[in-house]
Amino acid sequence: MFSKACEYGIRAAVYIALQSLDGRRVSVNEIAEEIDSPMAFTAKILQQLTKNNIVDSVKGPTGGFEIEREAMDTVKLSKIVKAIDGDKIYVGCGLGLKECNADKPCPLHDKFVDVRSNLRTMLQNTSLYELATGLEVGLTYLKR
Amino acid sequence: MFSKACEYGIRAAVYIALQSLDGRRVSVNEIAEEIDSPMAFTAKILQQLTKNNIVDSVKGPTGGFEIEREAMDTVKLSKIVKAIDGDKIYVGCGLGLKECNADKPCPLHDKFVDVRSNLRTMLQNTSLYELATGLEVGLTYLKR
DNA sequence: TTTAATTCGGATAAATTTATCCTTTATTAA
DNA sequence: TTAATAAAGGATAAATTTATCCGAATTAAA
Repeated sequence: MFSKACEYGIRAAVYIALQSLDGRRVSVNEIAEEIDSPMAFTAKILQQLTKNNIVDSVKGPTGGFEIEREAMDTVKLSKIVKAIDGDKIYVGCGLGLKECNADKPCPLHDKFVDVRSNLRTMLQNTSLYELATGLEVGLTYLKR
Repeated sequence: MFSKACEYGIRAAVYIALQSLDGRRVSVNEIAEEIDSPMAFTAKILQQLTKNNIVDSVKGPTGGFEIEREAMDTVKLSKIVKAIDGDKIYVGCGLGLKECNADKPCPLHDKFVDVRSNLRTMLQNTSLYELATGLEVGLTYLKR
């Protein structure tokens, strides 16, 4: 469904949000450890998230990643997925056809549109805050 | 969503079904041309479909691929997807966690279960016959 | 002002997926 | 029985994704 990079990206963002709720800024090192992801690769993905203004980064000692409380509400999963995997999950044809649309639909088009709009709606309506607070309260888990 | 291999596999199966409705057996060559896919790669995928009893193959002159009328009903998309991509699309965690389940859910678990069961239901309820007849009647298209 | 901690950015490597090529096997028809 | 046709199977190559490494830039604190 999502690429590995995107999975790590979402997990990282959620973890950063969780820690930011406590006013803690976190390093790549800590993030990778806590979300159980490869460190250097995670660093690359965090660069993308930073460039896309999904998280904030600060260099130097005491530096690291954080997310402002407000951004936790405005940043939806859709933004993260788009930043990392692009929009193919929203736009493309389920069977990989270039010229598939309502006018000239592939055999799966209509059924696929349903499933995908379901997914899109879910991603567009799910904020980082929502995910982070689930973790905070102990309802959900991130590691392994 | 699906791998390229799986996209080609579905398209190939639908095309074979369509031609089998006319009593025509088709070669890899024709299939690849008609569904606009790389020939040799498509041949590999057809081997998988054959091994999984999704299509029938016949060697030698006048040989090729075909699907029995009955199989067009019993073969659902889910079977093709499972044969090529495995069951990760049904089973795995959206965030790639190994130990994610209802007991110890990842932050996205519940929302993801919804989307995915939607997809699973769709794949389990969609037969090759349904897809092939859409094409036959000119409601849908397969190429490009 | 130096040192150390941290992100950033480029280069490269490993793994996986996608794709091609070629030989073998089966089978039909001449 | 032979020649031709088509799938099967193995080896390999190309492309993409995943992952690592290392030096540069930034910055806080000693």
